[in-house]
Amino acid sequence: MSELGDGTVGKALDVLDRVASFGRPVRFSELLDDAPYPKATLYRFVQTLTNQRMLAYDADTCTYSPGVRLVRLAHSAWSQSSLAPIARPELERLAADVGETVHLAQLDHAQVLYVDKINPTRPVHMFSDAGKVGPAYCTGIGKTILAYEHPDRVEELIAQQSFHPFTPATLADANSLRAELVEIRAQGHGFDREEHEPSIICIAAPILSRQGRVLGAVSITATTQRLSLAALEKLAPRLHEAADKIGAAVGSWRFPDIDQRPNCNREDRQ
Amino acid sequence: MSELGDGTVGKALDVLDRVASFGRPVRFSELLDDAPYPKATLYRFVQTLTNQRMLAYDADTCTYSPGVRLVRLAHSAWSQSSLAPIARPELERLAADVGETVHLAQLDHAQVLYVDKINPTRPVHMFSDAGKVGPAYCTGIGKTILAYEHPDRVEELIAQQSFHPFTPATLADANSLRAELVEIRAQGHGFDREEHEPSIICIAAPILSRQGRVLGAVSITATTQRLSLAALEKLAPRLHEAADKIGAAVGSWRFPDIDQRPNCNREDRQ
DNA sequence: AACTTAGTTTCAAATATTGGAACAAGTTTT
DNA sequence: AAAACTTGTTCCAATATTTGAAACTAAGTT
Repeated sequence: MSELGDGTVGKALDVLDRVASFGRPVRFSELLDDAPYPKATLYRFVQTLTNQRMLAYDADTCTYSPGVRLVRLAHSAWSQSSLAPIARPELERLAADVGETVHLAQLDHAQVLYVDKINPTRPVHMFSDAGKVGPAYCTGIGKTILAYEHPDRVEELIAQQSFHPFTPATLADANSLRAELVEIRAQGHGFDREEHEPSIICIAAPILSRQGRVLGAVSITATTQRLSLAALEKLAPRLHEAADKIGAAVGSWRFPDIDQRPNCNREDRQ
Repeated sequence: MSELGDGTVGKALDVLDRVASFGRPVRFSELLDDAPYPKATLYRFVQTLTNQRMLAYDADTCTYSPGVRLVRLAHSAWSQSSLAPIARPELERLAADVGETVHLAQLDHAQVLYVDKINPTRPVHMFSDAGKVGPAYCTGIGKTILAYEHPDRVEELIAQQSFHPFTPATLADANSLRAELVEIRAQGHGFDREEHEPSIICIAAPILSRQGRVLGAVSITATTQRLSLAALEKLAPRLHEAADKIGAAVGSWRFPDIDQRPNCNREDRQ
């Protein structure tokens, strides 16, 4: 899951990921079954993480779950992010204009990470929506981001897709995906044709930085009962306007009072 | 900030906290100024955390900020929490009934951590609201939680308060706070009398588990322009009803399919 | 051209991590 | 009622990792 080889810290964070990905409070022994660590080692990690409030221990059920400290840290992460907070006003305008649900997502570790969602009718469910991850190969946002990723990275990312067939429309293999990415580049936006969930469709446009790097994507989601793909496509100009504005805003925006003295030698960092 | 003495992992998480608490992207050298680590050591931590996507590095500005992986982990933490997701439906009913903003918070490290917020009029701003922290000694929620904390812990927690005078009404010292806690216990709920921000007032009630442990608190917030403290007090019965229902729901609710075989020897864990 | 500042790498010494094995405490089986 | 499990916790010597002073690189400044 997480890049190992970062010493103790990397391993501890791997354990944290494992607990989180259980999706429910987990017992020590369950963790021990899948984790590649000896008992005593895993035990110490879990203790340390619990001490640090990165995990919470429930004495009644003898289970661990991700701790509240993460919620606090995520607040910082979200509000300091160079995409989500800047995009928000534009997303609100877009959602109000088109009257449909709007998502903002970026790529995280070959998966789509939803960082914001505006639903013009229902109130938003905070953490239950933002922070969600989804597959890249069968969502409009995911495919669109892939289409604009640097060619060198795309193959790496494709190799990490599972191609699980969620619906009959799900792309089945790397080649179908590659073909679709070409098409998305040609028309400038991607669709989800009920590839992840039946009756859920969407149109997504990339958010590009000034240098042409893809930062994420915005999408308009609808159900087949409400709208057709053709109807979604009619919203494309408005969607692109929003995506482009966000790209421009991100490019021109810098946190105030930062020493603007680029001095970093070695910019060949990942 | 974070309990040290948890070896390398503890130190790395301390560095993460430091980056997060800057509230803006931060340069390596700024970090070096306040952190108690030698250059090379700090450098390696920052590298490791960046590799692990717990930090994000912006090559243009040479700055670090908390990484997206945290947003993902926080989503797990929130939805697996034993309080926030269970409380949500009741909070929605409460907010609809009273027509004012409702908060849910718990204690984290002697501070108040807001884990949910419902605003019946305006749409909620996801991560910009949840995950926020505030002082315990000058918020309605904070004081109310303190009032119901275990006596042994209260003094510890009081010792960690800063007593910064945000407004003329802010409690000035530990003794005023102790007196107020007695009063809160007597009447069953606490108030914020513009102690944190001018013209912001609130009433808060504790959420108690079956065993009588305080899990967090719910509050109804208003401005002095809209409501008086007396008007807020009239909402107390409805507020208590909500808090009690949440307490009961938390107590009776268990994640499905967990081995219900309490076996943990040594329950003297923290 | 010398000086300063910011960031990066090196390497031997110091220290923390590792994990097999033993232990404790409760649960089920014989 | 003893034996055998299961789950969780502790010990400790071998080992691998972290540590941090100092040297180095590269860019900006005087």
